[in-house]
Amino acid sequence: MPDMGRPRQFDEDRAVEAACRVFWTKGYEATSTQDLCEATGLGRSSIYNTFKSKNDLFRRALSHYVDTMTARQIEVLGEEGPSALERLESFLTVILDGEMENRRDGYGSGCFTVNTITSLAANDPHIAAILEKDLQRRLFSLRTVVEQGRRDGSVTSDRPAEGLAWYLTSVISGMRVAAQSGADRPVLDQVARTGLDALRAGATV
Amino acid sequence: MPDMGRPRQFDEDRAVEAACRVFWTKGYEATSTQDLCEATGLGRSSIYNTFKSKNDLFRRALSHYVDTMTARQIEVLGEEGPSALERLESFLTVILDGEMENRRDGYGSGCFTVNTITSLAANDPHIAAILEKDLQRRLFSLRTVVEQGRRDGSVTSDRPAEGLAWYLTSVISGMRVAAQSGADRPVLDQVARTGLDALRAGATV
DNA sequence: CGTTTATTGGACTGATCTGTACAAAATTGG
DNA sequence: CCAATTTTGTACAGATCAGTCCAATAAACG
Repeated sequence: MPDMGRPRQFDEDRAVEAACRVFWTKGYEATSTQDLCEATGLGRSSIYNTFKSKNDLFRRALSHYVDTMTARQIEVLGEEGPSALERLESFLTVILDGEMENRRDGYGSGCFTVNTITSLAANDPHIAAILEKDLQRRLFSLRTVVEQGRRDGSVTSDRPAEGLAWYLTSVISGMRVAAQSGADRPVLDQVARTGLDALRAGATV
Repeated sequence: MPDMGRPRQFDEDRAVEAACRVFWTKGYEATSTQDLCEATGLGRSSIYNTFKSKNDLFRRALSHYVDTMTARQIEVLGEEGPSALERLESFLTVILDGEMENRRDGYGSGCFTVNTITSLAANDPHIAAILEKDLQRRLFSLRTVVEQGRRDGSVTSDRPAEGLAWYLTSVISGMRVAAQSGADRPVLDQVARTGLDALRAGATV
């Protein structure tokens, strides 16, 4: 007999999204259960009844973030028509657009993924696992595009595709850190374009 | 009449160093005053007598970190003999050596600077100021080396030196994030070498 | 040696933290 | 309408938080 008892007065996914925003801007430690209640509009009981703990809700929020963000970003890598390098350019543009949009409303909280890597990943295996899975997904997409670029001639660097994929993820993380350090859009565009130069360069060392 | 009253039983600089280690590995929010007492060996009174607050001690610790680390790293950029690009290569090697050494003892806490940028800089102007000053110092050194490389022929990219300096700081931050994501030394070496490829590439976009 | 000045340890404060207990409320199935 | 079942609001619990107070201690100066 399902559908028994008092029904929920809130949408679980919307609660996760609201929690995500708070964790994103304030960080895990600095976010109190009180903050989560206010952001989601739920009472303590509802939060602890729906999610086991603050840590559990954080994992839900982080998973939501990486899934939606990564999907949105790597989507452009699979487009038909442009060369692999052009798709990588679009990819970086999508990321920077998101970064600036995020900066516009509410002042920059940076990238939730990077923030979490640098503050929690070392001490929380569950969280590390979420991030690791997302990283592999991103690396796979990037490695695939690099290999395609090698075939269509837009990527001329002769470094291993795996290394170039790691390089690209590093450049992206680095741009996000630079963005939080105050780098404005023109600077970030320069960084992105310079980053792609390496894919056209011949490796000499 | 100076030198009055009971003398200190500890070295202030050593206390700052010990506090730095704790803040570095645990993060600001997760570090309690109790942790600081245990790490420094001081009592609460001594800490609050010497440093105004937890936040103040953190700023001292962060300043200590950026001063020593940045000095050590940019030192190699001023060496005589090798080309600018070779000095940049040494620079990246120094950074990666530090990263791996840090990983060996105590398990990787990443880079204290990057950790702080991604967790505190947006909400604490004092801390942001410390990081901003260090960033300018690094950017200046890198821009100088890039300009030297342009003259000695080791840097052939025709992108603006300022943009290349930002690019290099971004690559470094990105490598540190990658390191915390589990990238091992060979991968990080690949990223570093690929990063330098961009300085030899001609800009086409 | 006594006064002065500074440090030190430990107890203490009030606030805040995550998580729980429990009864009232709301809905379904019979 | 009456159980059964789930959610919800509120009060509460125990721990921990940053920071303060104060008496004991230890040195320098006269």
